[in-house]
Amino acid sequence: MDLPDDRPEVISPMKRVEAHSLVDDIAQQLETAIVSGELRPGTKLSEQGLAKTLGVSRSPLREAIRRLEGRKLIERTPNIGARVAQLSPTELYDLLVVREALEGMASRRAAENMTEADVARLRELLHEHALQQEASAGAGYYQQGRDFDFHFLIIRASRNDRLIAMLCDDLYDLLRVYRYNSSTKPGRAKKALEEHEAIVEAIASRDGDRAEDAMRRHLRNARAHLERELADQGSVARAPGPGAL
Amino acid sequence: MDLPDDRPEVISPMKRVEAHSLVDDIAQQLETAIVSGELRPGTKLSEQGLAKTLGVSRSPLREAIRRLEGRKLIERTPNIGARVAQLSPTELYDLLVVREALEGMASRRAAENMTEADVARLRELLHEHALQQEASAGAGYYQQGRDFDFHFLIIRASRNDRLIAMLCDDLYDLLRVYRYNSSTKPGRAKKALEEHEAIVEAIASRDGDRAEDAMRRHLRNARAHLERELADQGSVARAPGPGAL
DNA sequence: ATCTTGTCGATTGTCGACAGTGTTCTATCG
DNA sequence: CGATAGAACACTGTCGACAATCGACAAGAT
Repeated sequence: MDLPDDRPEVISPMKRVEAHSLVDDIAQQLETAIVSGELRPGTKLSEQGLAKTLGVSRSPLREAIRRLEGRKLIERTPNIGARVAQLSPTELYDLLVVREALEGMASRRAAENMTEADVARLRELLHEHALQQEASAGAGYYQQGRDFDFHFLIIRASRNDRLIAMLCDDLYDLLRVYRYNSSTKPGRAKKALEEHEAIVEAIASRDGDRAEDAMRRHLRNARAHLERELADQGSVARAPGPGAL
Repeated sequence: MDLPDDRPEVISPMKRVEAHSLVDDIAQQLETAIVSGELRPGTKLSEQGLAKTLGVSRSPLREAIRRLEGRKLIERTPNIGARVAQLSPTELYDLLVVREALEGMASRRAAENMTEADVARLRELLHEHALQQEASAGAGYYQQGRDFDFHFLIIRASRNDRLIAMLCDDLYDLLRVYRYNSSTKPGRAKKALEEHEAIVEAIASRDGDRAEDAMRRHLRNARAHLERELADQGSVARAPGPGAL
């Protein structure tokens, strides 16, 4: 029995070419088109039109739409068509409540699991944010991508794949569709930065309870901020009333 | 196999039957087949076979599979086929962590929003559980459906549609696939009942903090119980299960 | 005897076409 | 002139067929 030691003629380290199905490609394209804003919420997705645009047949396109439908990124009404998911203010609020729950838990797990190197990276990010905010002082509108980086780093540190997928893949996609940002106004941005600091501190000291609490406080504040903005815009009041169920 | 007589123009008054598309039906059938155990985790879903069994063509079947794929109930590998989602012990644990976060939040919102009538119904359920447990004293294996009723009632009372959908439609489906029950052993059942009582009490007194805490404690205990069971079983040894199918 | 390689069968991926349904435009009637 | 009924159109829903790919088995070479 000779030792296998089989790396015989593999010169290049095995490019794992991941059997990309056409449906995967289409779904990916649709997803990026939606979250990038190219396809706005409520846009009707014509099968024929899209198929022609993407240069594919309707069958794989329909399957891609079905998958995104399962992820709640696309809504479909029989015999009418598919539309990009559109959230009412109430639905957005509900989604942010879910986010508070999930990301609070992620923050807790991150405090327990995050490597020192990642903690350092987190501090670095925080520092960059602070600098950026000083620079763009009043007009501060601090970059959406940066904020996402901060939250994503924490979420991934939770080491919980399901949690990561639900937040990074599904929930944040929906928030991106709405150009939602926790700190779009200068006053809020400053406060948000302080809250971020509190979160990092809690994580650095490996205090799960405090980390969850800080994150949830942060997200609650952001939500309240949004509510005020929506109220200012005089949009529809929540008013679900004790009717249902 | 011809379809059932398509009695063409029955003057049925306004069949506002939500335009059931064939894909919806198939997806529903697949879902129930999976959660009922008829299709065990890891089972390969042959398109031809299933299409012939259900009496439909492959196209709508494939679309239904895609939707369930988006919901993580089915996993698919290109050119190989679709399989019923299979959770490793780690993935099950991760899922239960997510459940703790979401259902804790649901419990909090329930404490804030639940009607008095529903609180009464909750107490009633609790009472039924207690009776049933006394009856089947030692052998207690208290019924999965009942336990679900309890949790579902609380979740729905959260008045958060997104939260409700995530828990009732998606997460609990996955747990059902694994015949997961928070209290499968007598000793645990008794303690679970006490924990349920604590939850109800917190909700009844409209204390959101305590309601969330009690629910999360309950779910953590259940999770720890499962961990011990898995550890006892050592290897995977997936017991034949309750003779499903 | 074992490993490689070519072929076969089966299954999945994709496509074009037809049928059913919703929408819209128009023509006619009140 | 406005409203309504009808028809034409466009779109989605479903199907069967063809192409591409994977797994298995068998034959040959080392």
